[in-house]
Amino acid sequence: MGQGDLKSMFSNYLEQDSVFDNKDALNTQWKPDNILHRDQQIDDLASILAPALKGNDPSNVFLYGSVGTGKSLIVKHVTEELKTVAKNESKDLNVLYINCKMKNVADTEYRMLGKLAEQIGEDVPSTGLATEEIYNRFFEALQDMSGVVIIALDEIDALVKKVGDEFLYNLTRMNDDLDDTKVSILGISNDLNFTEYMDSRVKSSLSEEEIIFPPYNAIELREILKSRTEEAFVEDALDDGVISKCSALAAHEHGDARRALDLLRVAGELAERSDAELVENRHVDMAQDKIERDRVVETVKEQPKQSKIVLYTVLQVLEEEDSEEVATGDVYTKYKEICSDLDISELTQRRVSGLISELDMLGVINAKVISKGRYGRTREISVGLSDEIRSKIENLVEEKFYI
DNA sequence: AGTCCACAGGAAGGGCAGGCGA
DNA sequence: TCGCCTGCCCTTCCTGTGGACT
Repeated sequence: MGQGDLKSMFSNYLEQDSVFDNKDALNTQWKPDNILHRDQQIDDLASILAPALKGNDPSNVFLYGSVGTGKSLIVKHVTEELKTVAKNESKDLNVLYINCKMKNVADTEYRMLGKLAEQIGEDVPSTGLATEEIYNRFFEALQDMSGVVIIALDEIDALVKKVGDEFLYNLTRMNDDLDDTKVSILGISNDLNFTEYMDSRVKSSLSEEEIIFPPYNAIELREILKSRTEEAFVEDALDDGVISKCSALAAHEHGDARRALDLLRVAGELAERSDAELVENRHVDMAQDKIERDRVVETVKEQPKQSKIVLYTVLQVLEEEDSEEVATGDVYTKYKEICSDLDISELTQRRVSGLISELDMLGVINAKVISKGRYGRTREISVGLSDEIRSKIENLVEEKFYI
């Protein structure tokens, strides 16, 4: 592209009529004025937390619901309102919010406690101290405060599955040792059966109250999208049926409102990029593809090098044998070959098996444990990715390792 | 009914990088 | 500087198992 072209591209971009009015309204972080179809949950949570305004510690609460059912949104909404009222009444009220799934931020006990301590003004080094020490510092910082502290732990199921539930026990016990501060825990979980993983002591003290967030159905999703659309798009930017299509697709994915909003946003972006004046159904289809593609490619990019090589090996074996699925053993044989070709140190079968299982959990490949009787038990590994994604992944790995 | 394959996957722990506090 | 910490990736050793085969 010549430099003149670049200039005209930019000015074209500026002159171009956008289908968007305020794109932020389609962002999951964006807080609408009116939250639809969650009145019950808002009321429940508000009445559970209300005692905080009188300086009493609210019951611990547990919020359940799959992704995109509005849990985080409502926690933020209710606690913000609560803080505003508390401030007007000059009551001491603090809310700490942590997402336990954020990689390298709060995905271990140490990091989570560190993040919590940081939110109440205690500086904690990112590593180096004993977990016990971080706990003490956090405790002392709490001790120095007064009033009620609500600790919201988002995606708490992920952390408990990883490090166990001991830290929750410690957190729930803190109230016994604190003088002026009252702590209340608000757990948010994507996994409805999550309590089964927990010790019964923790279970009973933590889920004094429970609020369930059912998935949105297609009709509810449509209304949610409609109200956001009014804010996000210019008038008449959407073709008939676009909203219904997004809602239907997302309703299929466990009533995930986040997915619905993403679909609509990406469809809008694609329409805009192709100079279309109208967002049409075909843009939604394209958006669906693009979201999946981006997710997989991004996930793969983040993987450590050995994991990438294993994935690459799986793709190679499938291609060579021209079959739909492979067994772990075949992958491992080929893997060793590739490693020696590339002069990369090879891992044990145990580890490769573990990496395959991780890739499965990330949704990059499908691995099903099957028994072939006399011929042993193994995983049947298949890849349900389009050719486009496959070649993208292959390029990614080949570039990196000069294959 | 028993055997045995080809792994799955749990448990424990090693080695290293990055970092702290004294 | 030293001793100690966590987190990550990995190995070693191990027990478990569905079902075709004998």
